[in-house]
Amino acid sequence: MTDAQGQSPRERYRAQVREEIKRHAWEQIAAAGVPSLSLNAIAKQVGMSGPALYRYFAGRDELITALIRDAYRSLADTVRAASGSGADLLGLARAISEWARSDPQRYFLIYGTPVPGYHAPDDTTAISDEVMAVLLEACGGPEQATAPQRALSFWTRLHGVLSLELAGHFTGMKLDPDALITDELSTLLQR
Amino acid sequence: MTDAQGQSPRERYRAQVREEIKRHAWEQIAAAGVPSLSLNAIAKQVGMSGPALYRYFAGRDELITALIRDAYRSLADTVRAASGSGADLLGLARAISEWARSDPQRYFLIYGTPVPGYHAPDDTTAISDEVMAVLLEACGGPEQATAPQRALSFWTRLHGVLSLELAGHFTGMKLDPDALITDELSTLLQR
DNA sequence: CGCAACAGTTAGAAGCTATAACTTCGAGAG
DNA sequence: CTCTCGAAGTTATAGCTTCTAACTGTTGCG
Repeated sequence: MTDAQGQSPRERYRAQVREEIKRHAWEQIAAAGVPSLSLNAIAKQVGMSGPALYRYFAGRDELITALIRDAYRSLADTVRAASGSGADLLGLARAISEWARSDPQRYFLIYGTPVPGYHAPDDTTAISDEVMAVLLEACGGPEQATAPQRALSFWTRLHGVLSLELAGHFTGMKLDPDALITDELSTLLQR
Repeated sequence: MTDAQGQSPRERYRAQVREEIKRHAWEQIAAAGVPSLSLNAIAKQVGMSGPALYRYFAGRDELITALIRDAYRSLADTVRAASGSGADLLGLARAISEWARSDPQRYFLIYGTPVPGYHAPDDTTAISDEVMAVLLEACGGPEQATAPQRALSFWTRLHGVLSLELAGHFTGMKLDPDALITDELSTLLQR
């Protein structure tokens, strides 16, 4: 998942424990959302007691920030992989949808309710730009003047459907989310 | 804000205190989001100490549920008022946008990150249906066969732009959100 | 008027984040 | 190979949080 170059045994072990902590954190978030993520519970799960966890993350906020970073990274990799295998805009939409549906809380960690005070680190916004670059490329590349508008529209429309679906606002409406997405993007797809 | 019919003095006082509690709760939410909403802090602000607040709300969850209900009610009133003064779809979009921007956290309390376990009470979903009914009406009324699709598209596209804007995902892109909304809805407006 | 219901109090349990002080262990320098 | 220093873990504790229990005072209705 992370870089595993030449490291001292200590650094190696440290990276492993950090990954294990994040793994359990994701499980908790998927189960009950970010608010109920408990450092104490995680520590117990990895077999250490309480404050030991602070050797690996400075606090709750830093752990969550690391998770946000990983989420962005995962999304960027997914989008890049889809683009790499020759997917068009609809293919990208399907890839993103699948990624979001596989772990809704991970999607909402990026695109959900913002915390008023919080400001994402620069590197995460850089990864976000990476995603936008792929979208721009899929919209006809830089030579097409309307590409930015189309990419932006793609982004907002996909997010509109996806976030409402994942939040459960369509339950009881008996409609096919995938069909809704292709429908919403249909005007973008005919270039 | 709430019904103030013939009530006993006790009920009257009780309703006043409940409203004051909710007022302070909204202030806290607007300032730092739902996660940092503290019953203790609210109790101190209204001048009572701690557990007294449980006379008015069974717990944190019930208070938040009451806030969600009020948020839905406020949105429905806003939409209904706009519709009542002869606003078209674009007018409705502007009214909703203004409502959302006036208190982003209130918007996200309805349309933001869902809590995995939580299920909204039936009456809140009823208010949500009320909003959808107004949207349906504005989309040409029940006689128009495409009205449901158009209303759904209106909803998802507006939410797509609005939620990303309010979450700050457009910062540094120097684009006009209002123009973006009218642009996204342009295909819906020509009927 | 009397009394029951209600509003408020303090005390305390259980949980959380986070810090401080301490012990134990292991890896690299000499 | 040994010594030593730093990293990793521990317990104790402070200060929050939600929420329950038990108790006191007040108020308004029959």
